[in-house]
Amino acid sequence: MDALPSLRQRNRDRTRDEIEAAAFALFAERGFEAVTVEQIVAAAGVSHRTFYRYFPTKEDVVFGEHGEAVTRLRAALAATDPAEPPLRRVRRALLATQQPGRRPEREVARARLIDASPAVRARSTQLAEDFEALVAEQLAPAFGGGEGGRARALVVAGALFGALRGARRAVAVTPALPPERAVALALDLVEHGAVAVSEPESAAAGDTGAE
Amino acid sequence: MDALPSLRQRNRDRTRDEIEAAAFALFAERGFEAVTVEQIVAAAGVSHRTFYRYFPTKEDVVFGEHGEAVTRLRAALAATDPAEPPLRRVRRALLATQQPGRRPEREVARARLIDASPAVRARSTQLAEDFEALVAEQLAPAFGGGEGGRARALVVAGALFGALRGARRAVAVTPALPPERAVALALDLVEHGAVAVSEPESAAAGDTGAE
DNA sequence: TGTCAAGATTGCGCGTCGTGCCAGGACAGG
DNA sequence: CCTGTCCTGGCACGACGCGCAATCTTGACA
Repeated sequence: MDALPSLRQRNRDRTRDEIEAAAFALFAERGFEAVTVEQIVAAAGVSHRTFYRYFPTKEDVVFGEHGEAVTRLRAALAATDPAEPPLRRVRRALLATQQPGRRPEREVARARLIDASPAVRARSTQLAEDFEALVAEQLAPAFGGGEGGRARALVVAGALFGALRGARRAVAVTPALPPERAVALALDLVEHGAVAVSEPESAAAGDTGAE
Repeated sequence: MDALPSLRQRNRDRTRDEIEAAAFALFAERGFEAVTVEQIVAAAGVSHRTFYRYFPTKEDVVFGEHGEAVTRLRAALAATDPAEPPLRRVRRALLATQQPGRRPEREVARARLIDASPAVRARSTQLAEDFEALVAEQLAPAFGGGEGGRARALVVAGALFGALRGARRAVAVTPALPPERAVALALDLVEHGAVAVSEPESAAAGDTGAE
């Protein structure tokens, strides 16, 4: 599939990565808002115009290939067992896609940037709308289909990603909280309601243990 | 309290309202993105610079006095009965604050703009972070307090406002769905989990069967 | 009523983001 | 080697948002 990266493609990938690397380095030392696109391209050795050919906005350089991520989630959803309850399928697909992350240092830097910059955060939720739409589409038939099912699916998908945003925030504020625990909390909440997370360990522990 | 509007203040209010009115009119006929600040201020008869003294960004003209809204929610939360379950108190406070709306025509226009423009939507969720923080603060002790309670409260608050965003979207897509019904759906979901909204009318009865 | 400080409006200029356009250089295939 | 295609670079432009200083309006006090 990716057997022949075709020099041209390799150059593209290299340029893109150089821009990203330069940007992350600058963001790390000065913060997102204090870095201009001009400075990024100077550090990366490309032109102002080239930057925008690879990234639609300055914020987008923080998030890797978004289109690819959407495709991965779609594939992961399609690969789940139709016999399982729908929310469980969504949970599995989410865990499967966000799992690997081939560039751990950028992952944590990304989380830090999202937490620190409102603009980056705004773009993050904007991009998340695509995931939300995918999940809602997947969930609609499970809630009876038709207009009503679609409406309920939209609400559930919104709650799910809202809970995940809250979980990210919780991790940022609570160093002792492991990210997987926070994500599990968010998923449990949407499945079983606030009561499921109101008790510290009992119910939630059994639930996540089965996973 | 507001007995003496003090001519100066009245002038301020009038100017502000003229800008808002001009903006909403232009947005209605051309859409948010196609209208420039320059055109708004020309229609309102004020200068470019004055606009930004009233509204931090172009998006903010869509949302009335945000600071006031935050204050209202804070007051509404404080006014709820401490004996009631915490999420019920939050529900009451939310319903109480978003209820009146002294400018119905702008309310529906606002909803339309949020639905149509990604930038406005992004600003909307950005402003909602303030409400979210308020709710999380209120909820934290109910989830055990301390770091753990605060973390769980953040997740629940995130889910709540995510569900409300989903509800707004559902209303936009489903003309037959009354807004109050959608909001109730969102609140029920966060309280009782997805099972609570999986069946059209019945309350949360059997939890494993439907899933 | 006259004067004066505080507040409001305005114009000017600037930095930054993001885009359209077009010329020039690198790559793929004959 | 030649030719079409892709990529890059440079230029100019519109729009957003802010800092600053000058001007005008309001309110308070003598």
